[in-house]
Amino acid sequence: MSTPDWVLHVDLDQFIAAVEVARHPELRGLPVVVGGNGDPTERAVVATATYEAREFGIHSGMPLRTAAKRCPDAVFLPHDRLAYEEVSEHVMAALRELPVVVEVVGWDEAFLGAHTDDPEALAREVQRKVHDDTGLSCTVGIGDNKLRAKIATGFGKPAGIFRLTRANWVTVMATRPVDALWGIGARTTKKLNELGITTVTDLARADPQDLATRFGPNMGPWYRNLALGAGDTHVDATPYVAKSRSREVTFQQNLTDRTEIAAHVVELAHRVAQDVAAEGRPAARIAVKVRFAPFITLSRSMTLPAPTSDPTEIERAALDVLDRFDHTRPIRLLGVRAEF
DNA sequence: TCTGGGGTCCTAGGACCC
DNA sequence: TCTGGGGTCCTAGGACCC
Repeated sequence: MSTPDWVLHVDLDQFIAAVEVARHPELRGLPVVVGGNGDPTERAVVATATYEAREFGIHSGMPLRTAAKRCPDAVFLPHDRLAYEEVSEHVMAALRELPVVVEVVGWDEAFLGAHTDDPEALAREVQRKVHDDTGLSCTVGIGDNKLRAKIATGFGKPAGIFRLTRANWVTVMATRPVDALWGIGARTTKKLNELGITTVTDLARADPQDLATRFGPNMGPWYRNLALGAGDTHVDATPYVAKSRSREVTFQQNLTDRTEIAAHVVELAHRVAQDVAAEGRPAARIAVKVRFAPFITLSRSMTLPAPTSDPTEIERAALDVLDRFDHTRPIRLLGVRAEF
């Protein structure tokens, strides 16, 4: 659409856990943790926890073993990707029935571009539509661009509506830490803090040239723009086209046997080749990722002589790239990626 | 707290060519 | 023999997001 009057950001509340509770109603109100194979003794992390589980300090990304220590009585469920994809499709279809442009951002998130005088009324309509069609609850952020709409959602959680625009940006954001900005994570926060920049206001007042020197010609000035609340207003319904497809696996016990390692790479390469075939366009580049013990992650890659979808050629390339690593430590993760 | 899996984009150095 | 500057591709790694 042409530039919309408003950008809405829709985020399903505790999406994965909500899907699980919907199909296991007896779990409603209990601390539920979804991740890995549902076995809290395995090497895996929390994908989503219900609000009841979060009361115990459990959050996404936490090792399941840690979650089990914090709340031994929590219900642990396996991660069921296909089920979530199916529900996600249902939610996005519901959103597309509204008078908005829908840009899907992930399983549980979308930006909506809208022309309206009353964005709050539209947000309530979004929540009602999603709930009626899927039984799920969502939060809606209202903004004058994507950045503000996305950040607004965080203030509306759970199940609320929050508006963040140029009019209240400074009031709401000025004294917050820099990692309140979408795009600034733990690493960049630490580096900014070392420069004496801790709040959004500090970052807004920083010299773009200094930031460019420290963070690069694009990223430096971009961080400052985030602090000013600047962002993209274009909402695009064009279907997502992947730039790469990858498969990776973390082993419950580290691998040392070269034959076994090669066999896993072959298996991953074949799964990637299937994904490539499903895309209907050939891979141009193959990369292998190796995580050595204790947690040293390296990658190597090669451009193929010519783009291909042939599983044999993809396997050959992956094995060639695997040979370029120094195999001096046990391996805890292997991955294969194809780039288009 | 012994740290998943699937993605995207940016940076920077070297190769190579004109 | 010594030397420019620009452009593009390849590769590895870092950071971030869901």
